[in-house]
Amino acid sequence: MKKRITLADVASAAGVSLMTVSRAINNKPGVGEDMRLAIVKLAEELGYQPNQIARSLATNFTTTVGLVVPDNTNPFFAQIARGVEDTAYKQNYNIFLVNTGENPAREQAALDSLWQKGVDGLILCSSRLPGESLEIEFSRFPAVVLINRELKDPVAHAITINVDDRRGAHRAIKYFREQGRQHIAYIDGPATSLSAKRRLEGYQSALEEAGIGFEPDLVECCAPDTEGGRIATASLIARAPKIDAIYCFNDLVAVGAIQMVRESGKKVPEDIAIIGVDDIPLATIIRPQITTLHVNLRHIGRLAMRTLLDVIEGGSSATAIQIEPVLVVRESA
Amino acid sequence: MKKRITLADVASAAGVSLMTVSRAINNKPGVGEDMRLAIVKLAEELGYQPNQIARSLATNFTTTVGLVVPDNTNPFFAQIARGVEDTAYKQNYNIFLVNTGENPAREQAALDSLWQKGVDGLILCSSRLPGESLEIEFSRFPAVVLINRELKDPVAHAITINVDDRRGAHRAIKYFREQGRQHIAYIDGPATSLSAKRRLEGYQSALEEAGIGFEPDLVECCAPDTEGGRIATASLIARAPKIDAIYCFNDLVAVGAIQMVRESGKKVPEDIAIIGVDDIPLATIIRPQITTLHVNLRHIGRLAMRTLLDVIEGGSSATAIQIEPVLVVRESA
DNA sequence: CTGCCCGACGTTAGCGCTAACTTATTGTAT
DNA sequence: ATACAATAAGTTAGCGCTAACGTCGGGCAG
Repeated sequence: MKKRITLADVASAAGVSLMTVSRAINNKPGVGEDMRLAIVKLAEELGYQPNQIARSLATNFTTTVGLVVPDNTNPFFAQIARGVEDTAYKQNYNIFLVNTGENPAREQAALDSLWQKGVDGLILCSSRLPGESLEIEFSRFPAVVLINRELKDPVAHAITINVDDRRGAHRAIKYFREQGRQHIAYIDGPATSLSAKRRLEGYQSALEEAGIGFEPDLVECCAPDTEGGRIATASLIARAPKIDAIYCFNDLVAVGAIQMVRESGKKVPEDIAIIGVDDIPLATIIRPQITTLHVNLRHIGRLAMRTLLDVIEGGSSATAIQIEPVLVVRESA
Repeated sequence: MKKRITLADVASAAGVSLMTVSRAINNKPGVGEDMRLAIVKLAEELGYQPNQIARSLATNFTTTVGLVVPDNTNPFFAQIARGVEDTAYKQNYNIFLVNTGENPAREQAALDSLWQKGVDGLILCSSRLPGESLEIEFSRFPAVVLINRELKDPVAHAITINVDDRRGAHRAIKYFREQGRQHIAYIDGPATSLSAKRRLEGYQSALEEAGIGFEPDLVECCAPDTEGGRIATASLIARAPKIDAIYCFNDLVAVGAIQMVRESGKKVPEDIAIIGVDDIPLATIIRPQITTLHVNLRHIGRLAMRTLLDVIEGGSSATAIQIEPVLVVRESA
C-alpha cells in the first residue's frame, strides 16, 4: 500500500504554504492565477488526492448520502437506486446503500450508522418506521427525501415523493369503461401495503364516478406474486362468473391472472381484459403482452437525488411530489 | 438540526477525562468495570453517537467498503450486492455502491472517489479496467475482491471470485448426452463477454470429451436477451435442422429459443431440449419451466464480503475462488 | 508623498477522536 | 516496611484539512 500524499507534501514541493495549495485545489479566491495553475499541475504530477475524511471533519460536509431501501434486489428499488446513483455521481456524491429487509430495528440501526458517518442527506424508501421515529430522524439529518410514504404535516427539509396510485387505478378503470367493460374486478395486494390501500381507493372512486356501484365481491386480496394472482383469479371467477375485466395489484399478479383465466377456458382480452402495474420486463415477454401502468422509477431516483441536493443547499423547493403513472396499452386489455 | 454530542460533552458530564470515556465506549482496557458501565449508561442517556469521521481520521479505518458494479439494476449484481450488504451490516460496515455503466472512465473515477473516502476495501464486479490499471488499484487499496474477472498472476491482498462457467457448460452438455441428444447447439452471448468465452470453452471440451466433434455451424452468437435468442434459434434451425438440444447463454435467451422452437412447429423438450443459465425468476414462471444452471449469487456476495474482511484483518486465505453452478432440472430439458 | 484598500499569501487554531506516553493508586511479594 | 508490578486514570500530540484572521506590498486617489 503506497503512502498517501498530503497537502503538506504538495506544499513543500511547491515551496508555498499549506493554505495556498488548499485554495488552489479548491478553486477558492486568494491565489494568483499562474500560481494556481502551477500548483494544480504539480499536485497532479505527485498524484495528490484529497483526503475526504479530513476535509469532512473540517467542513462538516461529506458529499455522501444514505439510501435506505427494504431490498435492493427488488427491481422497484433497484431502478430507483440506479437513478439516485446516476445523479449522485454527476455531482461527485457517493451513496451508502443500506437494506432493511422490512425490519424496523435494522432500519433504525442503519439510520444510526449513517448518522455516525455524517451523511449530508438521506433518501428513505418505503420506511416501516412509526411516524414519531421519523420525526426524530428529520430533526437530526440535514435533509431527507421520503419515497413511497406520506406525511401528515409538512416538515422542514423533508420532502416526500409518491407514486399517485389512486390516479393510476382511476386511469385503468376508466380505460376498462371506455372499452365497454361492465364487471370490473380488482385483485389487491397485502392489506398492510400503503400502495394497496391507495389503489383500492382509486378503484372505488373510479367505479362510483362511472355510476357503477362498488361491489366488495369483486375485490380479492392476495400475495403480490404469480401464484397469488392465480389463486385470487380462481376464486373471483368462481364467485362472480360475469366479470369481464381485472385490475391487478402488479404485473406478477397479472401473469397469474392471465394463466388462470385461460385455464378456465376464457380468452384474454376478449372475455376478460387484464391490466397490471409496474411494467416489469416480463410484461413484454409473455403473450399476451401485459397492458400495465408504467412509472419511470429511474427518473424518480434521479428526481429524489436532485431534490435532496436542493434541500442540502438550502433551496428547499416543493414539499410533496406526486408522480403520475402512465397507462401502456399492449395486448391484455 | 440538533447539536451533536461529543466525547467531551460526555466526559464533562461524567466528570472524567476524554480518554476514559473513549476507552469505556470502545471496550478497551484501562477503565474500571463499574466506571465503564456508568459511562456507557450516561452516554446512552445523553444520546451520544460517536463521530465516525473523527474516528476514521485518527485510526485510518472507516468500517466502510466500496462495491463497484456495472449496473445495480441487473439482477445478477443486485443479488450480489444484497449478499455483500447483508454481511457488511452484521459486521457494522457500510457499503458505498457505485455503478460504472460499463464505462471504464466512470469506473476509474469511482475508484478515485472511493479511495479519497478512505474505504477499507473494495469489491469490484466485472471490471472493465485494463490489467495494468487494476494493478495500480491493488497497490493503493488495502484489500480488493474481484468478482467475475481473472488475474494472470496472484496478487497480495487481492482475491478473485469467479463462477466456473467452463464446468457449468460441461455439466449441461453432459446432461444432454446422458439423455441421448446427438446434435447439441450453443447460443453464445456477446463475443466481448468473459463468461461467454468460458462457456464456449466448456461446451467445446465437453463435446470433445464425449467423442463428438465440435461443429462451428452449431454455434451462434447473439444479444443476451429474449429477442437475441429468437433470432439465433431461427438461424440455427434453418442451418442445421437436425439439432435436438440447445445450450443457451442465459435464461432470457432460452425463453427466446423456446418461443422460436415452438413457432417452427417443434416441441420442447421432446424435439429440442433447452438449458439456460442464471435461474432467473422467470425460469419458473413460463411454461415449460426452464432447466438451468443455478448459482447462489447472494451467497457469492456474502462470501466476497467475508473474504474481504479476512484480507483487511490480515488473514488472507485463498487467492482465487471458483463457484460451481448447479444444474436445476425442470421441464425444458 | 501619504494614507488606504485590496489581492496574494502565511499563520494559527481547531474539527472529534485515538495512540502513546505520563502519573496516581492499589495490591503483593520480600 | 520497601520495592515493584499492575491497574486506572489523565495529558499530550496529531490524523489532514479548512475557517478565520494576520501580514505584506503595490496601486491609486488626494
